Amino acid sequence: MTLSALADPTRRAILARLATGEASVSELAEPFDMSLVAVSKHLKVLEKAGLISKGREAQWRPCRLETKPLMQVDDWLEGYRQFWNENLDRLEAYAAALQQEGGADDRSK
Amino acid sequence: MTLSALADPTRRAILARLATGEASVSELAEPFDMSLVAVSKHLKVLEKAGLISKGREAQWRPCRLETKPLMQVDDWLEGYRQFWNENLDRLEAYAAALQQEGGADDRSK
DNA sequence: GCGTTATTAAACCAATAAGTTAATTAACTA
DNA sequence: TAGTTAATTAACTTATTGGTTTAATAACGC
Repeated sequence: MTLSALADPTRRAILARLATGEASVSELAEPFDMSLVAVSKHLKVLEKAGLISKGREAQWRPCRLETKPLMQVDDWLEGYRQFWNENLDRLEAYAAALQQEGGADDRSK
Repeated sequence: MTLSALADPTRRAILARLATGEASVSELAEPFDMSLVAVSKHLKVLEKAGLISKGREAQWRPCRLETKPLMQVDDWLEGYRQFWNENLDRLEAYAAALQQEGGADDRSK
């Protein structure tokens, strides 16, 4: 569910904003060219995904970033990091091999 | 676009499979309880997102994992890694403080 | 209590997503 | 050439998403 919550650019922008500190719903909505209601819905999606939590302070609902789901995404990526490091290694090896050849064996069309 | 491609569990399973090596469309479809056509569509989504590439070998289209978009997700997460490390630091500091207090100043209800 | 401010709920709409079946394309095999 | 296998395209259905507007809830300031 985390990934689908993160799939929307508005929601990612909201998270980026919240990384700089708490903010109320209307504060969060301000930069966007859409209704407050729409933003409120985005916040609900983020909340259900556990990516934010809402407090209550009088009539405001200060939102703050929750990092657990992001850490889980990070964990999920771990399995692939190994994979792309392998690829980088291959690239490096290839570059090194080219270097050594000195372009002597260029069989480009 | 990467994140929305990653939002679907079938597609993530496909990527996981491809992390173990190339596979044809039908091979990729085999474990799923859905039509080959459906899987083919998932593959197209993954391809458009640059998460896989397809070769051609006779009547097969061997698919392989492409890591660039995943690395970009990793980069995107970087901004938040700092954030959750801060939080962990705070937690540690808090735990240390509790330790030092020895529970002497417990003002829980 | 009354109006204002902050937020959510309800009802609705258009676009997209995820699946289906049937038809098409393309390359192998005999 | 005919038949088989691998994959894609087309047309369609249903559910979900992202937005809207209007109404409701709740806490504040007077």
